[in-house]
Amino acid sequence: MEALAHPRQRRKEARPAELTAAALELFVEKGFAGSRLDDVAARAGVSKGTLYLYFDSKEALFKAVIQEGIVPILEAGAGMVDSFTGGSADLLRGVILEWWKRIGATSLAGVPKLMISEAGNFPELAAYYNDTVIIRGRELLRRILQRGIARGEFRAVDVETAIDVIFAPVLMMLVWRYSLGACGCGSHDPATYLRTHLDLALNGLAVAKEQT
Amino acid sequence: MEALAHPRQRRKEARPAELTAAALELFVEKGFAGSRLDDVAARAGVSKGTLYLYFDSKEALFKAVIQEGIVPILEAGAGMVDSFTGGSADLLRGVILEWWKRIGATSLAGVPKLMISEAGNFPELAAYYNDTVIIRGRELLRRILQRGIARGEFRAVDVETAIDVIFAPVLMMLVWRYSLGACGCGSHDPATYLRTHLDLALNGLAVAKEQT
Amino acid sequence: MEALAHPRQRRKEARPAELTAAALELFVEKGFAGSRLDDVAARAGVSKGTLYLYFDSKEALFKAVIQEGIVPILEAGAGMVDSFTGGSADLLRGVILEWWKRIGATSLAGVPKLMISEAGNFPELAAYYNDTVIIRGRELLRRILQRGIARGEFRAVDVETAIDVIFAPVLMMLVWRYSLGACGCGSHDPATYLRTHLDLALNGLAVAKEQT
Amino acid sequence: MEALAHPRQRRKEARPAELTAAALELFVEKGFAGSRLDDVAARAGVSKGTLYLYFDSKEALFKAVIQEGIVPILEAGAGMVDSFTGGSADLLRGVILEWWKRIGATSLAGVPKLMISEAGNFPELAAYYNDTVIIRGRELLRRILQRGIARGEFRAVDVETAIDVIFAPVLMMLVWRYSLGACGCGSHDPATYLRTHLDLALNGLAVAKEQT
DNA sequence: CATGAATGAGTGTTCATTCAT
DNA sequence: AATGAATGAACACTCATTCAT
Repeated sequence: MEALAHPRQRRKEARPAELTAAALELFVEKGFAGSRLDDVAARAGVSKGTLYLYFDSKEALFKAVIQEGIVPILEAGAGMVDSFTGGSADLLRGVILEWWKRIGATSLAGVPKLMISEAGNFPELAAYYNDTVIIRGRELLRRILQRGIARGEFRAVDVETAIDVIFAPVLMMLVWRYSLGACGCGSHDPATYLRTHLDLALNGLAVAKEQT
Repeated sequence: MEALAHPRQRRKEARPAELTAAALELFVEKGFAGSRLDDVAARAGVSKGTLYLYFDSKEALFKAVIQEGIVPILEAGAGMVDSFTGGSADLLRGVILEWWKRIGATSLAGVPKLMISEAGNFPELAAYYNDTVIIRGRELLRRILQRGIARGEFRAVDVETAIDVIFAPVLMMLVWRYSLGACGCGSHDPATYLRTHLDLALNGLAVAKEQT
Repeated sequence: MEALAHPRQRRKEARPAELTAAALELFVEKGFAGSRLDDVAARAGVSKGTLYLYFDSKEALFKAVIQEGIVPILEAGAGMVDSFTGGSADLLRGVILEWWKRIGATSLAGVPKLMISEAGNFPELAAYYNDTVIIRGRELLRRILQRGIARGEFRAVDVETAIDVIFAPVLMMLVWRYSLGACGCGSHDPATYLRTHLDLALNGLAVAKEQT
Repeated sequence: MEALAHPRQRRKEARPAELTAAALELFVEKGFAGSRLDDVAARAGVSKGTLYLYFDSKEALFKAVIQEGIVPILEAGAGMVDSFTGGSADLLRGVILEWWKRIGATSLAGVPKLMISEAGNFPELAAYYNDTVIIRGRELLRRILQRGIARGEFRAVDVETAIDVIFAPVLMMLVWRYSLGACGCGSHDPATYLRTHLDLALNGLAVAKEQT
């Protein structure tokens, strides 16, 4: 309603988001250094000068892209673990598949590869990403693993390490898709890949063997 | 003796390796686009012009870095599989630990992250890397998994997918170390990480449960 | 009025001509290879980067210089031949003197020597010059000679060859002026030179002797 | 004999000439700026360093090329005029055809174009060329024209100007061959071209008309 | 005498950033 | 707010020149 009443006003407020959206696309495609601000502006349908009305520099734009991309990522994980009542294997499977649905299959999918590529050049931003995304994500998995071990469903693996070992293949699939996978190197069907990974991981975690 | 008699000559032959070594360091540190040829040359103790005596372009230098660093290792790896006579679990463990010793624990450790970061901007290089490294690496793992399944040691998993699922945590540990891990985010002790991974993976692959 | 209202705009439109004018001067002075884009830009009162707003490369700038300078003149020349009604000797004299007024006596005078010097290094440009300048220029002279022969004013000379023979002295005067003539070697007063050339050439073409 | 007895010795003395010969070819082909010393050396079958044993710089090499190319040019013209007893038209024709045989049809043919292209960059050399080649060449033609006028065979044209007017087409044919002519622009058969030129010129000079 | 590895100043080109309109 | 013309620092690459062997 109001939107339609004040389209120009709405546009003005939406601008930054439109710009970061365009920038995200390009950064994911070509990396930070490889993306020209001309192209970012063109993709957003504005002039190059306009970018500088909203962001002080290319670096500031990059930070905004990441920070904006993080919010939805964060919202994904929570709640599910506390309220879950079934088996821990199902919980782990559910959380990973949910993460996939909310990140891997959306426009945010390129963020991890982007962050990995640029972390070295933006340490401060990397720290921020670590604090707000990675630590919380690890916490989620930690609780699942600890729950499974406590309930006698999982073997007593080294939890801190297992967190990353188990998440690595999921992450790597995304990273691959936006790097070598984009260049003709074969990459897998996500569903098959996730199924195979969960099969192996849950079998690996399982305390006793009776056909997972 | 001869060396002292022909120091110029000896230098000539050693130069390419000195240059690629310097380039590897810098590429890993700052990425391909972020590395200036002036700096590469300076690090190798020569002038910028000298680089062009040995490499046609910055990209050719990059290619040489990969070629010289990774290819020989893969070739060495293939032989191991052929001659191994023990259990497939030990073979898988052995190959991965060997890979770690020769790449993960050396100055080549930064290459995977480097390739992932730059693949998008250098498709030709990515294709080359795919042909000479990835395809051969997958072949190595494929043979191990098929061997294990054929010998009744491993479950009949989806081999093509399992290859990548199993290698992803190893790869990701390196990627991590050179990206977010370098920025204060906790990363793991490699020995523990590899042990945990192999424990989970081999347990996941194992056909029957009787102490892996 | 409008000019003052949109000085930026006016500049934008005038820029390419300002740049090609500066480039023409410099190319004629120092040759193509010897002219630095920095100097071209400086002479036009802009920065080097500005050149690239209007021309894709140094070579494209060269092409624009030729295109803008010579082509319009040739187009103007064609009309003259069509509408002329007097004797062919007067037509030939008129066309050559007109060519002199519009090229030989202007800043374009250096172009023939420039093209001759650079043709070898820029085959594409040479082909372009051939198509747009030389072929059309020859056509002009061809029509005049054929007209004179058809009307019984000129002897039946080998037209195709005579075209170049007759134009050579005119061209050579310019070439000379911008090469050895510029270094203290005596060169001629253009008026005397052209008069002598036309006297000789028209006398040479004349079919019967009765005071040319 | 001696040559065969001391091939190495002969080589040593012949070196500079071999180098300038190679340089002449390249300079004519690509101009001074466009020729790389690497290529000159390669064409002469020596290393780049060797060039500097004989010539202090690229510029010095160029000067040697021109000066060496001039000696044979100078030798071409002389004597003929003094001893000639026939008609002046035949003398002019003879001298020009002789020049063509000795220069236009030899490896020296590229020198005029080269000198024209580079005169601006080597004024001192241009002056030298003027003094030793051009002035003497003009003197030759001057004497022929004056002879013809004195003997009542040629009209009383402006001799100083006519010299250049008459030689221009001959020169231009060579210049053309090494510039635009090399790039697909049509150029003429020398024999036809010279015949047409001499026909026109001698007819233009002729004092009375009775079918040349 | 001859080599060719090494140099480093120089130049075409790109692109983030600025600012007058 | 928005534009886009202009800037200039930065960098890949070239090549004449040097010099240790």
